[in-house]
Amino acid sequence: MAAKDKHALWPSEAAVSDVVGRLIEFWGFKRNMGRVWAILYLSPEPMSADDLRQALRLSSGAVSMTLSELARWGVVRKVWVQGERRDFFTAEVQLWRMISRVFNEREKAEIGYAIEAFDEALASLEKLRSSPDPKTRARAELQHQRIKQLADLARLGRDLLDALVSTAKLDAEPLVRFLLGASRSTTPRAP
Amino acid sequence: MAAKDKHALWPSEAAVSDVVGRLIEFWGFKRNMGRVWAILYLSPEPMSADDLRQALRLSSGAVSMTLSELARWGVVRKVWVQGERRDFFTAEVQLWRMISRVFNEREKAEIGYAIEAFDEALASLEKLRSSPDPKTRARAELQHQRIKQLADLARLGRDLLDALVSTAKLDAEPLVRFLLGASRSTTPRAP
DNA sequence: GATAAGTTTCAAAACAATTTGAAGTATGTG
DNA sequence: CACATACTTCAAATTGTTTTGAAACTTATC
Repeated sequence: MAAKDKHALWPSEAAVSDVVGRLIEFWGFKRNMGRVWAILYLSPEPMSADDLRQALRLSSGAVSMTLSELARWGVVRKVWVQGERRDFFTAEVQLWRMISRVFNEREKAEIGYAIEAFDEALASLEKLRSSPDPKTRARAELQHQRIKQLADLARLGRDLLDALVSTAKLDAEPLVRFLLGASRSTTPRAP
Repeated sequence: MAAKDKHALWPSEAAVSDVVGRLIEFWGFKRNMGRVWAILYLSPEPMSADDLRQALRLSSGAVSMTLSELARWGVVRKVWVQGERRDFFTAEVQLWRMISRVFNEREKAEIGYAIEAFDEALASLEKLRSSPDPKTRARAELQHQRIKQLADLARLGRDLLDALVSTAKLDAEPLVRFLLGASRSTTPRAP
């Protein structure tokens, strides 16, 4: 007979879960992941699957799947609540930790795969660079040069992610702010 | 009677267009945009819509739509070819220019919208922060604090994008490399 | 170990995005 | 101007993704 807290969402909760949902979807995750995370993030106490189901009007299946996906990303945690039988959940509140985890697992994998592919493409061009046919040779030369650009860019991206991630373990904000300061002296900007 | 160049794609072309397609899709665009751009990027001469249709086995409609979308993003350009009736296309080859354009138009819009929404949510909490009910007050306080975090993060992201974009007009690589150098001295990394 | 509360799974349904191809439009050519 | 070529549009079809809800499963409790 616990308080069957109908508690309609506050405007702030509705708005934030909506916006985070969109942002996260834009980012390549499912919208519900963002919505669920946001609700947990704004909740003073841990919430049960059923609380979430009511708050967001999702099916129980959807809640279950969303929560386990969020758990796999380490952005939501199961917590033990005193004398309660069902599971309760809380959101990771260290924003940078979350972000760096995603960067590290998802973006880096994607980039890594691309780098490999570019390198293989470069290798496959090697033979053609000394083709007898001058047309072929020229084409191979151009492609080599361009693919190299792509590969270099990909590596640059990887290094940037690495730098963020390795800092963000605690909190990257100071680093980023510092970088921005540094960049300003390199390239002046409008106010 | 122009050379009806059947020209099957080279392995390098196939591989790169595939990988760029995936990357771009991951990034939130349509896969074909990446594939088409990549083919153009690797082509020594401008290509016609029909060349692309053959190279990638797309329908004429798909090619047309993809090209116009790419053109809207400014990453593909129509070029005038001497004595040819149909349109020819080339890829933007300045990678940083492309990227900064996308950052500037797409990511910044998205972030801007989120920032607005967070700020509105904060405003809507103001009344509740002085509610007579202590429970309500505490909840409002917590949410205020958390949403502030989100808003700050969003602003940080926006500033970072700004810095990149305003530099990248020419070529951001030096800036990024510089930043990486700077970060290394702030936070030592494994080799 | 029977029951009940809670959770997970998964096939089917709903929904969303992309692609096709044929009809329509525009433009240059004889 | 009539024709042919190139390009665009768009409704329908295809393909892909997300959500549902009911059945299967787990686990705590009596």
